[in-house]
Amino acid sequence: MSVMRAAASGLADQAGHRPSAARERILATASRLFYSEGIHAVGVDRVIAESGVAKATLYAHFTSKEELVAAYLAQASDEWQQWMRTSLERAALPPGESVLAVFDLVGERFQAPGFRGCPFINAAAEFPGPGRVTERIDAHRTRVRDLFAGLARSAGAAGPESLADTLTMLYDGAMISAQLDGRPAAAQDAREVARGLLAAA
Amino acid sequence: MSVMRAAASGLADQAGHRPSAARERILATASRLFYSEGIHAVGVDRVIAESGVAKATLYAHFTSKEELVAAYLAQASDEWQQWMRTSLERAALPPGESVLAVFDLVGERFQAPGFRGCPFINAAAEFPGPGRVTERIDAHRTRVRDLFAGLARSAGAAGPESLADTLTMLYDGAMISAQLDGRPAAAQDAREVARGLLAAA
DNA sequence: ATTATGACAGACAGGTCTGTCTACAATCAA
DNA sequence: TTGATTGTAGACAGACCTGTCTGTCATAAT
Repeated sequence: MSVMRAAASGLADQAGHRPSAARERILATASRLFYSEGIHAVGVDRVIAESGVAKATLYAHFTSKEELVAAYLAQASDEWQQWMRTSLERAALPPGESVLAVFDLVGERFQAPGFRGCPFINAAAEFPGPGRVTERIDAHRTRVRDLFAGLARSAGAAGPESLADTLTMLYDGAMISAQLDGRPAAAQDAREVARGLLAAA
Repeated sequence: MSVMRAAASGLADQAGHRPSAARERILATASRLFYSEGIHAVGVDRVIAESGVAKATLYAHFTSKEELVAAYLAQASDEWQQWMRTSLERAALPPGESVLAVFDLVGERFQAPGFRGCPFINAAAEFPGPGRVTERIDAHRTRVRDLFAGLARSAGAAGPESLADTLTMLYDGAMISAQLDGRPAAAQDAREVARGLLAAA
């Protein structure tokens, strides 16, 4: 059975889906559209059309639109974590500097064309209730906070847990300012405030 | 003509609409639904039904749904400004304390039942492009920033303009944390950071 | 008394939404 | 060859979307 082969050879992704060109095209198209135009504003017909896939194929891979949205967020979170970790590792900075480097890294993204804020904050605005989407948002929030907590701990800061909350808050605030005010420099502002907090801790 | 009378007697609102029970019911219902469930998730039929109004009446007062959304945001911004100003005036604090009081005030809102973040941040997530909605968002952002800039200037802080940007960023970050992490204490965290910034300036 | 206004109820059009279904083609393994 | 898998194409259902329209009624100014 090919599923077993795929799993045995490590080709399945973490959710157990084996790689499929159609699935990846759907997810890539959905990610682009959901992020740039909003989720409720984009119908599945649009995703179908722009990914060149049959409707039945989409519903074979994702049981509902909400599931597709959850997959979009899961992928975005994975990519964020991958990018953050490898970037920080490659820089090989002392722990205190790594905290600040996070703000430099997101600052670059603020200037990228098509930047429209945080996918998770945006999704939260559209999906109030509990559900798959909210689960993915919560999971990502935990990842961000854990990243800061780990870096703060490595830096030997006093009260790394509470500091992580504050750093996450700065991170969010910078994102909002970059998105709503078109002010990518918010990343540097946040970085400066973070520097002060680290020095005090 | 009654419109002239209404205008002459000062009964017209700032957009030139004269007070109308139906209009107010529509706007109140739309505000409640848009804020709590998201904008694209609520159709005009729903607003009609729950405000007990005829569809023709809604479209007599608002040319389109987008216009209704813009009116919702305009009203939310007006109420925010009114509430902020009167609260700060009533407290009659020294300027430096007033800046911090802003965070105390929003902190109270974070705990209010039904709190679901900032209406403007949420709306921005759903309305990417330029348009009436984005205009109202920008206008409100300016109000928030101007409030901080004015208070910072009164407090005699160095670089009140740049400080206003940073304070707005903290304000946004606290709102996001309260909404997404269910952490109303973010207001106090932001307040503490703001206190440090003011002391340094 | 007449006219104007505002609001009511609700049908209607034309489109889009999500999700299901049937039928057919291509690939590949047994 | 045969059968399983995966994908494509597109019709279809039923609900909901925004926005328009007709017609009725109550109120109130002229």
